[in-house]
Amino acid sequence: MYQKSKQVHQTGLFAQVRDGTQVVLLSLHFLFNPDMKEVRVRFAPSPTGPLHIGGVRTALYNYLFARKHNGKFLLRIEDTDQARFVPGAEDYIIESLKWSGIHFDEGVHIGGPFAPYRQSDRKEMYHQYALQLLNSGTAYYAFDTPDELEALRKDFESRKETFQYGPQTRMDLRNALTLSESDVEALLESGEHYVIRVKIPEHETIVVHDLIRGVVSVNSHLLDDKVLYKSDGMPTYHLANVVDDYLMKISHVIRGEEWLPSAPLHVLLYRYLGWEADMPEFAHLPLLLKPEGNGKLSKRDGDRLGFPVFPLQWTDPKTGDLSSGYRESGYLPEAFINMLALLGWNPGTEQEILSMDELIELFSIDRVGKSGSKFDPEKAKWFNHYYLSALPDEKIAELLGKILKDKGIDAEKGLILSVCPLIKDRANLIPDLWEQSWFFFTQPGSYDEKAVQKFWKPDSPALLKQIAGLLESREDFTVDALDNAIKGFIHDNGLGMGQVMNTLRLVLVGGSFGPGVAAIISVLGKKETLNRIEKAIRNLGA
RNA sequence: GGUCCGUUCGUCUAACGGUUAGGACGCCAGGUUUUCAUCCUGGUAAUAGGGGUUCGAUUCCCCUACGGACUACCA
Repeated sequence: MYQKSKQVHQTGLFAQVRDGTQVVLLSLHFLFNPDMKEVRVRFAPSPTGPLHIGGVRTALYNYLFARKHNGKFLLRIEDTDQARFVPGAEDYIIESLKWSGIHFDEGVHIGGPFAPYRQSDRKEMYHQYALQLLNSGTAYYAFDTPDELEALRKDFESRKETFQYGPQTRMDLRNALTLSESDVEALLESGEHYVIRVKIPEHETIVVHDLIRGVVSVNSHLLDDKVLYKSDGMPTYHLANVVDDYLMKISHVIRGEEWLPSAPLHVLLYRYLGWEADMPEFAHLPLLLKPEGNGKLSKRDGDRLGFPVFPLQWTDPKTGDLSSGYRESGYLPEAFINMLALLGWNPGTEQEILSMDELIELFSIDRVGKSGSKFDPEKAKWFNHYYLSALPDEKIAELLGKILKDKGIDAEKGLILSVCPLIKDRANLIPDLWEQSWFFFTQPGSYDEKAVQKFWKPDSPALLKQIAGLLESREDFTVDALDNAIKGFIHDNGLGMGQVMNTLRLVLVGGSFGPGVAAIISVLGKKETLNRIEKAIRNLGA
């Protein structure tokens, strides 16, 4: 019955798109549908550590979707697990997204009409909904201790079975379903630890509509009686998530695929709470996978494979371990975002370079792929190279200027600016700017052995003296003029182009690398060039 | 193990029943060049396997294989 198409998802219409005409009609319906809810989406990380790039991508897709539909995007912190709380993680998440250019309309850091946006600050709100479920008989108290359950699991495992707290087992356990009413009351009053579990129906097909995967249905007897309310007085993710999404009027839940298996439970909770009519639409994003081997991308992959998995550098507060970040490694946020956006989504054209504005304009959930993407560090570098070389010289100068400052080098702005056009095509990451230009700011301390062997000949000093004389008498130090002068000299004296240029290059930069010789001389200027020639003759000798 | 989700060049992906299966990264070759890069041109390389449905399947269905996620009083 159900036809997977964007129009169906967005309008709730059941229709089959067969030709262009119908697509247009449906689109018009979409535009003028008065029942269309305001788009409100959220990014809801838990502060258990640094956000990795998969998380950033989830936030990005939410952001793009919100902007595209003139909706709202909010940041909610899901910190219902006190044991896993990591100090600094929340700030890290906020700073990471800010650096990435992903901005919120509401959230824990900026407030908003549905504040508070941190679940630990909303603790009291969840209890009443747990009670509501209790009263309607769709949830029940359970008194089994963690140890008892652990023992049961082990026991089942030894028989090669899996223990599930659910329809098959709950009547054998210590809960409000098996205990008498007075016993339950007594236990509650005695302060006995308890949890509240959802009472999963025995045989019911639960259907989840997913914007990316279509219809996903599962039989409820495979679900278990998940804990909704923990003995520490905190809700679990499942309850808190559903309650908050409802209260915050979330229209679309766009989250990682790891949530797909529990989506039926969430649908059930919306139903039991009487909110099914306002249930958000779901879109479960495919995961980001390791570049090599199998499995989803994890923290350790980055350092093992030599690329960052985090947007920003992170120091573990407990172990002191440092994990590298895209920002500190020298990526531009625009390149980082462009690269991430294309991991699991594409605009349907062959355009690959996309600004945030273009991404917003072009983004659409139904162009999100179904399968996981292996992350490719090489392509990330390529994106950065592209963005770096497209930057105006003034921007490059700012980046290089900062590096110089950090190194304690006090260079004139004019010098920095004249270096930029020579190096920006040669860098992949920001630190490469220095690798490609250091010799403009400091004299080579040594000469590359291979280059010396190849280009330093007995007659080199004499040759260089001649060139020095030539330069000494010149006023015009523009690149073209220098180029003509040197080439003329080579030609007039019947010399080899490579031999002369490379020798010159050797004495100027200390090896076989760098931009054109004339360009180097032009930037260094007469005094410094002559100085380096003299120094080389002195050091390398005859 | 069970459940769910997935499977097009090495990688990211396009092709919504009819294409010489397209693009990008990488790699290789050639060109430009005074070096190293950049850049330009070209090349390499894919529909997991098997059954259906159909005049025709990358595309729809089934099975197998493989991969992934989930299976906590974690999110």
